[in-house]
Amino acid sequence: MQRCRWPAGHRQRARPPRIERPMATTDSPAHRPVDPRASFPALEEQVLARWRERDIFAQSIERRRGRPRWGFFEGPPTANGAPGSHHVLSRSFKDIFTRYRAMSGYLVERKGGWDCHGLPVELAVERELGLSNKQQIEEYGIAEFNARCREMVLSHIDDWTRLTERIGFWVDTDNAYRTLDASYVESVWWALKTIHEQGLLFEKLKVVPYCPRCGTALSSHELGQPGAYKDVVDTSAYVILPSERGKLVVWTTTPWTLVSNAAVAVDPQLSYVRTADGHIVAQALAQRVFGEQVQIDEVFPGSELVGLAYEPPFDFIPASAYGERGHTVLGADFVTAEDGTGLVHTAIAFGEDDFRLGEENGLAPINPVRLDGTYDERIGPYQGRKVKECDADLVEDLRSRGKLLKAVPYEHSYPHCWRCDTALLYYAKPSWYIGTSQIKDRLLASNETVNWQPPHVKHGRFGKWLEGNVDWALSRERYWGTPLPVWRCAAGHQHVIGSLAELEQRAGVRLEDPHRPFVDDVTFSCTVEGCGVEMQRVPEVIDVWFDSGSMPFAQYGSPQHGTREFEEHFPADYICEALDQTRGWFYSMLAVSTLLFGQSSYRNVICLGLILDENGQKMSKSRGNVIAPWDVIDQFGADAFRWYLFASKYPWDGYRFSLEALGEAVRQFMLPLWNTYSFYVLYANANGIEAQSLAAAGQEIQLTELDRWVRSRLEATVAVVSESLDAFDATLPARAIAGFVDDVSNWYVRRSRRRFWDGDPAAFATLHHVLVTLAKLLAPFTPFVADEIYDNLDGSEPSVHLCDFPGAGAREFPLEQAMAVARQTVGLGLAARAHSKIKLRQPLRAAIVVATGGEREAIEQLAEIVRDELNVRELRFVSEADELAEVEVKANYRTLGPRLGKDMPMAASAIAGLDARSVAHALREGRTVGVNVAGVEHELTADDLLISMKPLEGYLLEREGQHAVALELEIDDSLRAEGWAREVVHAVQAARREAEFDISDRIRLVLDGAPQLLDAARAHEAYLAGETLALGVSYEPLADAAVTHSTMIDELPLRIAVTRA
RNA sequence: GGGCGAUUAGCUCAGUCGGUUAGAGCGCUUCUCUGAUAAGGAAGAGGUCCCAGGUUCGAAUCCUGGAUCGCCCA
Repeated sequence: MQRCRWPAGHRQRARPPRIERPMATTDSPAHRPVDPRASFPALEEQVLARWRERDIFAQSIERRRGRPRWGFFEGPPTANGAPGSHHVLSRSFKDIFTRYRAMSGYLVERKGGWDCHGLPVELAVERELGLSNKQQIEEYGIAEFNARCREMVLSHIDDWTRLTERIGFWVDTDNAYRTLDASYVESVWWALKTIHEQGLLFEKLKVVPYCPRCGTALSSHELGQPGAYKDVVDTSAYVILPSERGKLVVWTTTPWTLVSNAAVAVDPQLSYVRTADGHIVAQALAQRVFGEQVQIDEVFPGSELVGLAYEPPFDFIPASAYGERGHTVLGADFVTAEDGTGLVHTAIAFGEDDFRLGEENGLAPINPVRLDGTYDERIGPYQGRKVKECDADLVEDLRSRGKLLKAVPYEHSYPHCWRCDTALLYYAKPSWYIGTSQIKDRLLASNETVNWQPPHVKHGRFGKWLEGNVDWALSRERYWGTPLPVWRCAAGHQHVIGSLAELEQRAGVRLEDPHRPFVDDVTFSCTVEGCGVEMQRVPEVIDVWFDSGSMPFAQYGSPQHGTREFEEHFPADYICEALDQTRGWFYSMLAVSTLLFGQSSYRNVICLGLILDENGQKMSKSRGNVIAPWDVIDQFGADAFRWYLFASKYPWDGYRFSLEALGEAVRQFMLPLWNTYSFYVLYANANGIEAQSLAAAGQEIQLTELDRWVRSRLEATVAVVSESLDAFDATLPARAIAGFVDDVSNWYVRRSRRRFWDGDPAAFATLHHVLVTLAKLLAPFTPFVADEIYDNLDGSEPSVHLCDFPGAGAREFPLEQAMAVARQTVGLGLAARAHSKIKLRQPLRAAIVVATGGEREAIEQLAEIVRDELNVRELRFVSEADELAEVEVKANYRTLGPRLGKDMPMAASAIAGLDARSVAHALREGRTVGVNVAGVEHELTADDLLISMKPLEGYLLEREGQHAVALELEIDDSLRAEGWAREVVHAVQAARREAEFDISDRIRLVLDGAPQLLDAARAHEAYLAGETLALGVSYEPLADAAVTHSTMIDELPLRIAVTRA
């Protein structure tokens, strides 16, 4: 086959990539032609079609049947909104490790899942229906409302599955679990019954953050939602409470709770004072409250105040209602002198500390606030008003009665309902709890078994959260959720139902849909012997986090169904979500499994950071800085998106995300990779090289050092990639691959071009092997382009994703080392050339390399490459370097520092004062060097000293560390002629380009101009003709009209005429 | 107020066990090379390694305190 040569700029253009396999006839090329300017998004769509057609994902699982499992659990997204770029982040990281493990020989089933319940869904439906409170929902009808919720939550599943497929996240969405399914709910019931049987499910009165608009308490997880805490300005009041001992001054930031003031808390250990005008506050705060001029009458410990009765701020509720100690001073451990007055207003129903103090002192938790957030009839004039809106009036009321010392605006961060933005009330009400605080030690023990990425989360954020564990507030007084399966009779007996079958057995009703309102209608007679009163379900549904935390068993409906599947898949080897799940899913997964099975449900977890915009701002609709995933995918493709996420940085600290950053990922990595691949295909096709013939030729091929080098580098890359992915690190291997692709593209291929033109089988076999192995390495990272390359170059499996992940083979360390030295030498030589201002096209007689020992051998071994890169005829070596450079000797701090300690600076200067040349000489002969430091003689070996070179004045030499390259700049006639010949070739190629000849056109060439140039051309005519595809070259005067191209070379004119032969 | 993390070139990020002159990519300037490339190579400019103490012969790295940013909690 004719060798394929053409001048620059005449590449074959834009043939769209075809996905259909060509028929394997002898006439058709071995590989589909590759468009060097392929559109990645379009290519990916074609690869996706191929995956669908060949059912690759299913095959990738089926082929591993019988192999050890590697388990992955999908944290279910709530599909009631469109997925964003941060979901691409988590789904890319979920995918890469599962794909890798599947290729590594494990059975990696990946069941998808959807989180369906919860307040966000209800709120979206409320908005849609124009409802704004629970009463309206109940009037509308719970059955219809929940039916709307069911539609709403399923409405975006298509968006999700489409994006999931498009970004190459292989997860089984066809058999995804849904938390709304009856079998799922039933599993959750089983879990709750089991927890109940352990005595850890109970109802208790507790102060909870309560949303009066939604009519429900919020869990601590919900308080952790973004935007829950907001800085607000409230009125803080210093209130005077007269007593026999003086006027107690209490401070509160929630004046609306003063109506049910029950007691005042003090620290018995703390010092308090009475001022000249009879106010009592903590000593440490007196000046802050009253100013620096305050006069103190008396100082006494807080314990003296304990038991003191005082006049309450309001008399709506009498002291007796609270009990014996109502409206008295109590000692407490939570009082500080940090802010306020050191006397703490206590309203039992409206604060956690208050409530606990009330319990300790036998005070009744009187709560005059209704569930809708308004005062009840006990608070006469304020009855029916929303409590927070009464702050100002209450303060005025106090002022008018002389009970207000002062009121000042107070800015603090206050929790709000994460969905409806209403300020929450801390409010005592009965709720259902799981007693997780009782199993704290077991939670901590479970956490010890988990490998966290990044590691600091384990004992940092997550570990600390577990140590401060409080009981899980489970119940929600809402509609669209897993119903709490607790039935109760009028006598107060309780029964927890653990399955639909049990319910059917008790009540004789088979529920198809276990949701409200249907489940509310099911009653049965009390299970307690001798009671027999009708039992009714309590009205609450449960926290959605319990749903998702139950997924390890509930996704299979275990234990009612699918128990075997559950046991096979539990626990997961790997889960991955964003950092905001520490107190969400990461916790619920750990807590539910520890409660039920005494262990964590996951062994390894990656905790991802947030995606910020390019300015480090959080992406949000209101800021208008959201980058939608489809914009990225349509412009750059999913591979580029994934590559950016894996390679640009470690994922846990978050991303500064922009389209420009994506473009860089494409330019830096995707294009060089693609170009290398398209280069291979172009020349393999042109030379009729096929994979089969390469394989057949296998043993006979004579590999060059460059071939062996790139293969060794490949093995090094394979090793790094598999070790890192085993350790849940995607970033390091991505960077290793990028470095390798750069080596292949910009060193191996560049250095080997001639061999590819000439059809050298060793070069083709090597690049083929490199590209196919690279495709396998890249399969978990960029699954589309990897599969395209594999399919076109190898294709012995239907997809690269069905291949085994490459295992690391033998490396040639000395050769890698030698090449590194040679490349460094080339770099130095090119720098010297740049300084010399002599163009690279001009050959020089020699480069003089300063190197000794192994380095010299390395460069000699690869001298051909170095000579060619530097365009010099000869490489000469100087080991002494004396005529080129001055040697310098320096102390090696790393070896000497530990030995010499504080004498190190003296030693360093003593060493610098040695005669460098003789030291270098001695070390070369293997002798040691003595040096006297502070009167002590030290013997220094070659390891203790660093020899480097300093260029002498007047030499053109580049150096780095221990070697250097100098150029012989004198250009004789022969060199000059060769340089000119190369310039002429360059000019003729330009002429061909201007004449718009086809790349393979043969030409006749006429040259005219300076005799020196023409002589040079004649002297190198065979070279000139070969390079430019000239069948004949003549030298004659050219008329202006005949000239194709004219130029000046070293200020000498050259005129060129080219015609098709 | 507490916890966790971050802070290195104009930008995005590396920086191993504490060790000589702190690196890469992008961007900028200049030069160069281009029979795959949107590329490659060389040079230049660009640094208070957030600040202040401390430990050490030696600190971007370890310790203490502080600042700023982010997240989480209260």
